[in-house]
Amino acid sequence: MAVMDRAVAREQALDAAEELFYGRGIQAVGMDEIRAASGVSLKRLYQLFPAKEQLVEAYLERRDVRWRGRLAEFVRGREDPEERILAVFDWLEHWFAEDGFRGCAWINSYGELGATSPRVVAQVRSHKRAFRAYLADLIADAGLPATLTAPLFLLAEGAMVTAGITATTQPAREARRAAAVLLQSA
Amino acid sequence: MAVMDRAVAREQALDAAEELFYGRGIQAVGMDEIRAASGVSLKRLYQLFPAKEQLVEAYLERRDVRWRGRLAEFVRGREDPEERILAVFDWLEHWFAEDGFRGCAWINSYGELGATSPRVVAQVRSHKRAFRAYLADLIADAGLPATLTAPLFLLAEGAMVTAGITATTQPAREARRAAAVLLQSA
DNA sequence: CTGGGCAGAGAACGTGCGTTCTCCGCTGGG
DNA sequence: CCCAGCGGAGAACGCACGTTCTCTGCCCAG
Repeated sequence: MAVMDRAVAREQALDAAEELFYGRGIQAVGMDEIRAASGVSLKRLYQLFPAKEQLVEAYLERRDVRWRGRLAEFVRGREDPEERILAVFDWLEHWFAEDGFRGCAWINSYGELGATSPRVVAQVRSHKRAFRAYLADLIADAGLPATLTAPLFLLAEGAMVTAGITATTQPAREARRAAAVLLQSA
Repeated sequence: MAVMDRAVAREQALDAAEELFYGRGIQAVGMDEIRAASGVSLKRLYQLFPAKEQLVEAYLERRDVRWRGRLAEFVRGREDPEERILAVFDWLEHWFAEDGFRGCAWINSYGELGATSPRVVAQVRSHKRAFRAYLADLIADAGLPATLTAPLFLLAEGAMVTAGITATTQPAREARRAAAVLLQSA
């Protein structure tokens, strides 16, 4: 681990943080464990992130970009604008089926730190706002009324939470079916 | 605090635990704080609950009974079976508007301890299963198809999560409207 | 009145962890 | 070849907290 570029160390730290924080919870993972998993020394870790809370913030921020990127990429594969909306739920199903899926990272973080960390709350709100805005765009692109945004968003959120708690993929299909009904009746 | 009946001490401990755990998170509250808030000595606390995890379990269990009781009581006030289903969402709105509302206690607990405490996970699953079953009963009583259960449940879960994160009551109304549309098209 | 045991207060213990510090080796410029 | 400084390893520090222990006083059976 000789000369390690600052940016590289940052990525490695965030890789380890993401895997551990998401998989086991934030408070359950110590900084030393992140050092061990990432190969980035404690000194360096604290140079990059002056406190654990900021590592958490960076973890959520980077995961947000990637998560929405993966979703958008999947959705782009569909042609029909209405199909694209439903594709969001198809993607949820893929996500729920992934190894190590343990619910929505932001909802979980909110449950864990919502009462004590304003920085975490800000990340969670910003992520959910972005996801909702993305849904709104898909709906607008399909020429559908904006009033569809809220129900589809709530269905997606409900599916994430329920998939996490029950450890099943079913909620994605249930939400998709309900979304299709709502699209019909619009 | 002279002679304190075991059952009374238990209730006082659970009262304090509920207020503190729900309001600030479970890991953020120490046993000593529960002692201070409840007036139940540490010794007694550990007689009643051999470990913190079991106090948490009891907190979730008692809250489940009360939460579903309050919901059912509210819903019983409506005559029409379909109105009763929508009343669930009206009740959610009341709940979201309460002082100190901070999202769904079970979703939050899952986010905080889902990865480390099987007892907590069991409580969360059992609560969500009971809530879903209650919805299913309302739907059956209205002579509506059982396939409505899943979407209404997901809407309610999405509303709880979103109301918690955004600290607004709006999601209850949005979910209600969507539920009404789904009832129409059934 | 007396003594034994229960209960509370709070100290004590052990551990885990966020954060900082110390020490040492390596590297690269003179 | 020499030395200044950066970086890593990991010890150290301080604190918080779950859990247990000790001490003291009170209540009540005899």
